[in-house]
Amino acid sequence: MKKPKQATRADVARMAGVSESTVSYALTGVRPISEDTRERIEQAMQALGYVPNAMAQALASKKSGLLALLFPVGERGFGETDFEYVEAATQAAAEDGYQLLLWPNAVEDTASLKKIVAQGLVEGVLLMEVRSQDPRVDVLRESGTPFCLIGRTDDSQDLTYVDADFSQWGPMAIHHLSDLGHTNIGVISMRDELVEAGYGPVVRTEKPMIEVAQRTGMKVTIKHPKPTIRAGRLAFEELLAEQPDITAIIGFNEPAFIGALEVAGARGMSIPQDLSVMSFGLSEEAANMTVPAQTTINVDGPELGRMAVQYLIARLNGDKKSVLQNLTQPQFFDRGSTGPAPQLRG
Amino acid sequence: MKKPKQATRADVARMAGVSESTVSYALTGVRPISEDTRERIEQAMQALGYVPNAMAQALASKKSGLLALLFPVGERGFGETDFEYVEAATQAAAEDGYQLLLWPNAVEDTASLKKIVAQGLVEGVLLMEVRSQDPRVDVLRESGTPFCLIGRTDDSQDLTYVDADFSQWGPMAIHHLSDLGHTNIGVISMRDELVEAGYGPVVRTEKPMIEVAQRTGMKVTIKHPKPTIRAGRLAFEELLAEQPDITAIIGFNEPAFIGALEVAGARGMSIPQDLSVMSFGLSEEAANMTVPAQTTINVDGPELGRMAVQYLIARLNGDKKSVLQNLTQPQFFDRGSTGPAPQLRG
DNA sequence: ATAAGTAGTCGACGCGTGTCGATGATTTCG
DNA sequence: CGAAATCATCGACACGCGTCGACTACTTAT
Repeated sequence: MKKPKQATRADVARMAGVSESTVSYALTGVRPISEDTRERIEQAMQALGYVPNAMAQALASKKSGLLALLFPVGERGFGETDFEYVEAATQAAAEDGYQLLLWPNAVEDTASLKKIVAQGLVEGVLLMEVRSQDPRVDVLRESGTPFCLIGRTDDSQDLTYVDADFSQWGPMAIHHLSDLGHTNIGVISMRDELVEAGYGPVVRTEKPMIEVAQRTGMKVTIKHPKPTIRAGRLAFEELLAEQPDITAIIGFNEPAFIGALEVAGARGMSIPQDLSVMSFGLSEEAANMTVPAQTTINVDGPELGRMAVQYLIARLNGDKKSVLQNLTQPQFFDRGSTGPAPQLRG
Repeated sequence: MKKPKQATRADVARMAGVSESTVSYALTGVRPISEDTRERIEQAMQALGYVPNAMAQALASKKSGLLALLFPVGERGFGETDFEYVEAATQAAAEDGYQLLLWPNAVEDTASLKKIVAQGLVEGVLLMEVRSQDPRVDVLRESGTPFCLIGRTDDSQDLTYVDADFSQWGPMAIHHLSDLGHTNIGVISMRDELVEAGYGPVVRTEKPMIEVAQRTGMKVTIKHPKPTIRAGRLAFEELLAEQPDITAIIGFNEPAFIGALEVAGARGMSIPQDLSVMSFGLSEEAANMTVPAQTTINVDGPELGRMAVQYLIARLNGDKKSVLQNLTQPQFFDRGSTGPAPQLRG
């Protein structure tokens, strides 16, 4: 209804009896202003409810205070974990005076991406769900737009990125289970196709896990079922057939792992007495949803999001030289779904 | 590194041999342009990779193409369901040429809200997690900024909003269970404080549920435990003590309901043979996480998000007259966790 | 005492658009 | 056939702010 015309710099200047530029300098502090006039200006601003117009500021200064968060659409959909760091990123940005712009975009749609950066609306870009070979990276590179990856490409030595340090997950899990006396464990990992496609999280997790297992004389059998409950059941049954002495399993494939747990339940295996159970990358919410709650190894989502924003802002502020890359440490939550290996009990 | 200076309208005009305004009109179509010159202009734009500068456009036209999504911080945290409609809203906005700006904000922080709208960056605002008495609504009203609520205030006859039609949830559930022969059911609902505070989703769900139950001669006992597993256990145990003949329970409090299910499991009650189980407002992901998967009644999140954006954009386009309000229909997913009441089985 | 700053202020211009009024060149209509 | 409307285009200005150069009144160094 009402449109209380927003006061402008000119209004403030008039009321304070100074020139417009003086108002600007009072606001930015770029040039000194006498205590006297500064006070008059501030009173005027107060009285008029003056707030600088964001768009005019952006146009004149070339700084919009906006960051684009490119998130994939049509892919595997946003998980809870994903949103966890989006929320943290938003807040981190807000603390530095930036706002996050959600931009849904297919990875292949480089045309829209070009348009986005050409528009000059956003100062920098955050990229989610980065692929080993990501066409968006090239576009951003050419355009000269500062950006930060959440994830990594194969060739990212000179890029700014944050990623989970998957290389620690496997060893961490192995050591935990090893300490409990387990020597033969199974893994319900992600589907085959992802492994073959070189999907970072799987590859970077499994390789060090296998190496550590060998060094510690542990038997590890990995299955790669599709992400369905049904596939998970079959996978676990196969696992039990191949390795009847398995005393612990690790999940890295939510739906499939649920199937595995169902089978365990059906066979009367109680957790953690007969079978130790833990998962990779399961959110707290999801981990508490299963009965019993699951011990997990996770990325610290909020930390990841925060870092990504901070790195990007550092780039915006002209930090062109230093390498900004971070692998965030895993979080280990013991929720009691793992226990001593059966043969050691009693 | 490289800063391929973005071409401006002036560059295009020069290359095409026309005036700047002609370029503008060729772009907007506000005034007629001859086929001949239009072609020259388009070639020039193509050659220069011209894209209009978003900030300059915004300044001149007073239309930024940006919508703010205010989401609460420090409250009960973003659930998965919440994000479901954020994603849908983002896409719906993108389809109409708008972008969504994530703005974290405490409900009480009206000062920042005032600043946000005064800045003139965003054309409209979406409000999440609306309270019965929401101070933000007053701020937006006074400022004259178009906005749309996701949820409702007590006094929202003349407001633009979308909300889940909670009034249907209870009756829907009652009928479903009634058809299966249940006559005595329990509900693990949200915590007491929320009920007392008049939190919409609880109040609007419970009242019609109770009414329908009375009409159909059904016994319904509602508990309001805190959102913890422990509280949920106690609540269900109380429920069983008070009403030993309960044959079905409904959950509307995720953590607590997990506790209830644990108790059921511990007592050897199998689902759905001994006990029928279903939940309100549980996401598909969460519903499939429990064993067995749960039958649910939900809001259609994506639909909700889409509607909210569409309503807001309708307001922006000058639709001041019509009432834009929508209660989105619930979705019923039968995942087999409910079955015939025990006494009726053969 | 004179040169060389420094604090404090003003006016003018630029950022890249949208848009209004004016001007010829055509076309339409009575 | 002259008046009125339409087409196609140009120039000028506004949007609200950042910032540079210039100018005055002092202060400090030499």
